[in-house]
Amino acid sequence: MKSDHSTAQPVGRGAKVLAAVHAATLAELVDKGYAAFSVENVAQRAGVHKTTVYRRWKDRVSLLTEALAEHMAMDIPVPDTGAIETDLRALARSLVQSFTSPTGQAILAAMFTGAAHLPELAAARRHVFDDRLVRAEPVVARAIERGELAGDTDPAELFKTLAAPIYLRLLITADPVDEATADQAVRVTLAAVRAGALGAARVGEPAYG
Amino acid sequence: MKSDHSTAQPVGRGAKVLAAVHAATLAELVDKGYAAFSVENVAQRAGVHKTTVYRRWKDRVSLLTEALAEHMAMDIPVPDTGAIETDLRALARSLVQSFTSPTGQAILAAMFTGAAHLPELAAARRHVFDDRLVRAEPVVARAIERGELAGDTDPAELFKTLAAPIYLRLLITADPVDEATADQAVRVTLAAVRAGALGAARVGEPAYG
Amino acid sequence: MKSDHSTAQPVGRGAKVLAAVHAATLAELVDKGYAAFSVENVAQRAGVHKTTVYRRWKDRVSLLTEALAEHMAMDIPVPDTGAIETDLRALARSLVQSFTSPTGQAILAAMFTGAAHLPELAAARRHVFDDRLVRAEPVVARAIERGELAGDTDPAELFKTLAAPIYLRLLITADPVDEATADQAVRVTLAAVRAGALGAARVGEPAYG
Amino acid sequence: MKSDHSTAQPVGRGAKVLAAVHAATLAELVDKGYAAFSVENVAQRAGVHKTTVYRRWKDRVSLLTEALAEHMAMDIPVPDTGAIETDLRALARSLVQSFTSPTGQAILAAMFTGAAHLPELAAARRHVFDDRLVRAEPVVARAIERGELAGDTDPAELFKTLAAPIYLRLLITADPVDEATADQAVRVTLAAVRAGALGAARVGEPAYG
DNA sequence: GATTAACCGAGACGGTACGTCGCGTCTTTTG
DNA sequence: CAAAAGACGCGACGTACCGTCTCGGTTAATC
Repeated sequence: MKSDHSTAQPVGRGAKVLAAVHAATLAELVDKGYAAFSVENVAQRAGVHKTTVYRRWKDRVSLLTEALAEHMAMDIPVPDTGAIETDLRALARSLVQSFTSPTGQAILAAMFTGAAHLPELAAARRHVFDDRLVRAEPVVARAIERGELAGDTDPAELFKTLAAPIYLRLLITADPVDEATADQAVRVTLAAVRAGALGAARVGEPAYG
Repeated sequence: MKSDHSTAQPVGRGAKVLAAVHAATLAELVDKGYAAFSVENVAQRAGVHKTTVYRRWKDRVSLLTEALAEHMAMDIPVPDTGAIETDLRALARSLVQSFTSPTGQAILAAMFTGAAHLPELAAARRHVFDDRLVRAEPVVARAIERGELAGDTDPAELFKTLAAPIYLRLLITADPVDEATADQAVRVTLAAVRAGALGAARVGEPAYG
Repeated sequence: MKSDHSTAQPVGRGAKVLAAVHAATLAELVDKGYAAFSVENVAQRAGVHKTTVYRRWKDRVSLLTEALAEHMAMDIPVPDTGAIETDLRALARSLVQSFTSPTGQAILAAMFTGAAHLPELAAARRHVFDDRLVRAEPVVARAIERGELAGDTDPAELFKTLAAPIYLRLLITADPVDEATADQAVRVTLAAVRAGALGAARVGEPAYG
Repeated sequence: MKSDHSTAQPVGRGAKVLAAVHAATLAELVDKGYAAFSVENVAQRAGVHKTTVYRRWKDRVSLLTEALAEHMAMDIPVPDTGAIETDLRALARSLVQSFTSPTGQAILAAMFTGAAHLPELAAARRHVFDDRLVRAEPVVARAIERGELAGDTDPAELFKTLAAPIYLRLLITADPVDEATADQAVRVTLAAVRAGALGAARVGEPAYG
């Protein structure tokens, strides 16, 4: 058998190039913003020639999405504090944190800027969100086991309720987003789940207060 | 026939041009999407020359934001059904409706696409949201008068809680957004407000379940 | 009626641009040679932007051929000295002259370099030659009238016989090409025509000494 | 097994590579023309990697010229029919033939295309011509011996006179080139030589018809 | 009712970035 | 040690759209 180096790491200095370009992509995004994002700038910052970038990424879009996706695929710890409230607080604050750093801001902006219509970026957005959602599921499961939440609580619905106000502020109202925002989201979510508004059965039914 | 342009402030045939270009801008956005949005295309669709567009709008951004803002400034009725739940339902459903039409979709996309960093567009986004928020205030006021809600209920917070899950689905999860989504948002919001989570005093404090 | 300025001269500074680019094209050709011929260099030398060149010429080939053709379309005087020999000598020497200047050399090189397969250039080559051929016809006609040449002398054949050895030296043997070359060509041509080898009737027949 | 490469100068399997690449070079030239001539294409056609080609030829130009030169160095028979006219006819027809085959056409084109300024190619061109010229000399010598031509006939001048009209048609007028063309060239050449226009002494003097 | 000023149509232009192609170099792996 | 494999720097290509700039020609309000 020949070898599988063609699929694994791009043989030679390829790996180095790849990393440099990814880093440069994010750096450019943070420094100059999406508007001034050009392949040539990225290439230059990465100490690499333009055509080399185009050899690996067919598009500026590909370059962008790949770098963003790769950056977002960082480890988010699944909290396990023993109580649903503190667990949710940890989740919400972690979400807040990931978008309040300058880098986070830039990423967020790029994620939506020049992007709504780009299927790849939309997919990346969804993927990142789903990733977080999956990590939230065990938190809900444990809370149910502990008897803190009703057995029919829908974890996805719960997490969306938790995340929604944070994204709203980030993307639309441009209110400051900090720990207080996270805590308020927790308060609302807990109220809703305790009122049975996040039970799997109820979701989709008309609301009878 | 040249007829009655007697009411138009913009001197000559200006008004006609302005309207045609605005319409063409939105139409292009809906038909081709933001990606293929170019001044020349808009001009051509409006039956007007490119330079004429540049004479009135300094930028493609200006063109875009102005058209979007103008389009969003439509009348949203303030519901008054006599009960907070049905009022909120009306508000939520109206919000859903305004983004589910093809035009609404395009507008929404354009609002975020190529835009996160553009101050003008960001302002437009905020403005549109604030507009809806303002319309929601009397609804809350009436509910307080009726004794349905606590006197310290924060109308802004309430409306954000109502709107957040809808925007989340529109912008991030790409879940289908329909009346059920609106109703679920109402359920959560009511649960939160009844639990006192939307009281002006509490917001910003730590959450004690 | 509107006006026909759209087809005539390129309205504004167009004419100036055109001339500048033509000149720059030839200058680049002469200075740097065909190998280093690039649209960008031409544009820069013409004090014009690259895209402006591409607006008027679809191709570097078009640019090249047009400039060459335009340059070759210069006036070549039709000699009328009263005797066929001196007329032919004038023709031959004029041919020699047009390719011995540095510019002429560059033109000639460009005409063949990167060109054999380009239909436009091939056509240009033929055209230039035909142009000279046409100018030679009256010379032959007058010689026939004077009784110097036989009535059936084929002017085209005669001119080709005259020009052939010059081109051979220019393009293949790279022998020096000067007035002596021209004179020798005349000598051969006269010998041939006097021997009846350039009679329209004979051409195409087998040669019987 | 490395086997018997004892006769080959190019160390290992080099000879095989060399032949394959030469063949591929010409084939590419004939099939696709000079325009589409790229080192990679040639390499691929030769079943060899690009770098292998660059190991042996420093340049695409080297590759080209070498292949062309090698191909042109084929044996052209020296005619000896016993009469100058038929000998010249043989020479001329052989010249015509070598450029009327598809391969000949491609070679000719490549010889001039992208080449006029390349010293190597120019040298190759001259060499090929000189080669033919040398072969023509004995023909003239024998004719002088037989008393058919004057003793001072310049063989080089004679051959150039013979070849010139053929090249003219091939390279410039694009007239069809066939046996009639060859025969006409013979007729002119004979007329010239018999009129003493190709005598070594006269060449360079003014022509006194 | 002619004049005049504002506006529009037409289109070339300088400029930035795009994505592509081919050249010739280099490094790493394989036989 | 040569060949296979393929990434890379490099330079030019030709394209698209941006926003600017005359230049005429119309249109409308004004004297």
